[in-house]
Amino acid sequence: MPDRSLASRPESSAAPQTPAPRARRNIAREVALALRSDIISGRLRPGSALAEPVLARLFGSSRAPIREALIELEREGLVQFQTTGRTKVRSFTETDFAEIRDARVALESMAARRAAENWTPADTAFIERNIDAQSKASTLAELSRLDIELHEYVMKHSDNKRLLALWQSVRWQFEMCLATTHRLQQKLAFKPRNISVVSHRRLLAALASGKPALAAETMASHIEGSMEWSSSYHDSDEDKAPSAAAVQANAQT
Amino acid sequence: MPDRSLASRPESSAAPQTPAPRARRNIAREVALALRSDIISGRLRPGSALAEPVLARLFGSSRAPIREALIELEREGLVQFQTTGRTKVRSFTETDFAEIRDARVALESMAARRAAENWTPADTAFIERNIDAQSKASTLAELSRLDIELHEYVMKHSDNKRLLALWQSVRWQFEMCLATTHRLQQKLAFKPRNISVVSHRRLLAALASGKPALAAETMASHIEGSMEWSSSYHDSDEDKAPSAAAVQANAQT
DNA sequence: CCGCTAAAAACTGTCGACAGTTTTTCGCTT
DNA sequence: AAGCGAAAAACTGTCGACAGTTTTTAGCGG
Repeated sequence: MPDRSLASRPESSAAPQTPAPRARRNIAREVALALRSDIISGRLRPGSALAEPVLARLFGSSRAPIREALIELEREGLVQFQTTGRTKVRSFTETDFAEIRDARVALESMAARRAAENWTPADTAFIERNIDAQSKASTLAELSRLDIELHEYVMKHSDNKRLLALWQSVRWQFEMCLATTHRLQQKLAFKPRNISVVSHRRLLAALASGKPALAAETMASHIEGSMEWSSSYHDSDEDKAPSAAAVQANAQT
Repeated sequence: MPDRSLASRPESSAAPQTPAPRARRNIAREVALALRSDIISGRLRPGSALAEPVLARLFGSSRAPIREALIELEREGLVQFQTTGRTKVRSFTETDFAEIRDARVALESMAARRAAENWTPADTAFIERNIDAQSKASTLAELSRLDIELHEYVMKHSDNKRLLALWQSVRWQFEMCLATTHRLQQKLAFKPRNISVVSHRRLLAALASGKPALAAETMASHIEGSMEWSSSYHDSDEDKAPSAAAVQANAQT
C-alpha cells in the first residue's frame, strides 16, 4: 500500500518504556498531525471511534496529549464529540457540503477583497506559477494541493489573522470532502481541470485589478463554481468503520 | 476582600441561548464560563497571567479542567498562549478591532443572505420586539446585550452550523471590545443609540424583503457603520495587571 | 434462534505527581 | 544604587491512577 505516514515519533519500539531521555516536543501536535492525515486520507473512516486509551497506547503516550489532539481536531471539524463524551470521526453529508461552501465563500470573499487592496506584482507572479503548475499537474492529489495552496495564499495575504484562523478551521473539512470525492469517482474531478484553470485566471485578474469589490465577487463565484460536484457525494459506512487500531502503521515510525 | 462580585450572570431572561444539553467537560465548562465573564467584565485585565496551578487552587480543581478551559478561551480569542506555554489575557489593539469587524462582516453578511431566504413573519416579530427593547434600554449593558442578541438570532437562522460556530469564536472578542470601550467612555456609545435603532430597522426590512443579496449588503454596511467608534479605543496596562487571584470571589461556586 | 438482563470490559472526567523550564528573588559585586 | 548571576519558586507538559458511566459480552429464558 502507498503508505505515507506522517507520524514522527522517535523510538518507542525497541526501547521498552525508556524514561524518554529528551526531545520532548509537543506530543499533542504530533498526534493531531498524524490523526488528521489518517482521517483525510481515509485510513480512518467516518464513524470510526477514537478512544483515548487506544490512541494513547498506539502513540505510546499518556491520554493527556491525545485529549488535546482530539480537541484540536474537533475544532477543525474532523471529529465530533458525542454527548457521552466519546469521539468519532465525523462523516459529511451534502448539507455539510453546502455549509462548508458558504463558509468558504464568506471568508474567502472578504479575504480576496483585502488581498486585492495590497496586491503586488510578486503576488501575481506567485499565483501565475501556481496556475501553470495546475495546468501541468498529472494527478488529482497534486491538483488539489495546488488549488488549496492558491486559496491559502490569498487568505494569508488578506492580512487578517482572524480571517485566516477561521478559514483554517474549515480548511480540513474541505480537504476531506475533496479527498472523499476523489476516492469515490476519480474521473469527475479531472474533467473540469481546464475549466478550473480558466476560472483561476479570471480570479487572478480580479485580484490584480485594483478593484477589491470585483475581487470579492469573483472569488465568490469561483468557489461556488468549483464546488458544484457536491451532488455526487454521499457517505454510507457509518458503522463497521475500522477502529483506531487500523492505523497502527501510521503511528509507528 | 472588599469586593464581592457575584458569580457570572450571563443573562438568561429573554433568550436561554445555552440549552446546555449535558455538556461534555463539566468543570472545564464552568471554569471557562467564569473566566470568560471575568475577562469581559474587566475583572481580569488584558495582560494578566493565567497560571494553571493558581486557577486550579482558585477553583478547587485539578489542572486538567483548567487546561481545557484555557484552550476553549484561546479558541474564542480571549486569551493568548505564549511560546513558552504560558497564558495571558489577550489585549486588543485597533488592528484587532478592524480584523474583528471584517470577520463579522464576512460571516454575518452570508448569514443574513441565508436567513433572508427563509425569513418568516415570526422572525420579523422577534426582531421588532428586540429593536423596541433597544429603543427603551436604559443602560449600555442592556443595549449591548440586545444588539448581540439580534445578531445572534440572524446567525442562528442562517441555518448553517459552521457559520454559527465561526461567529461564536469571534463573538466574545467583539463583546470584550464593546465592554472595554464602554468602560473607557460611557457617553460615546449612547449618542448613536437612535441612529443604531434606525440602522437596525433598515436591516430588518432587508431581511424580510425576500432579497437575500440585499440582506447581505445591508448587514455589511450595518456592521461597518456600527463599528466606527473603534478609533477611540486604546489599551495600555499590559503589565502589572492583576493576577488571577484578584477574581477569587467569582471563582466561588 | 431471538430478545433481555447482568456481569465484564472499556472509556471519560478528574486528580495528584514529577521532570524539565522559565520567571523571581535575593545576595554580592561594582 | 544599579548590575549580575545563582538559588529558589512557580509553571508547563506529561504520566499513571481511580471512580463513575457507557458499551460489550455472556448467559438465560422463551
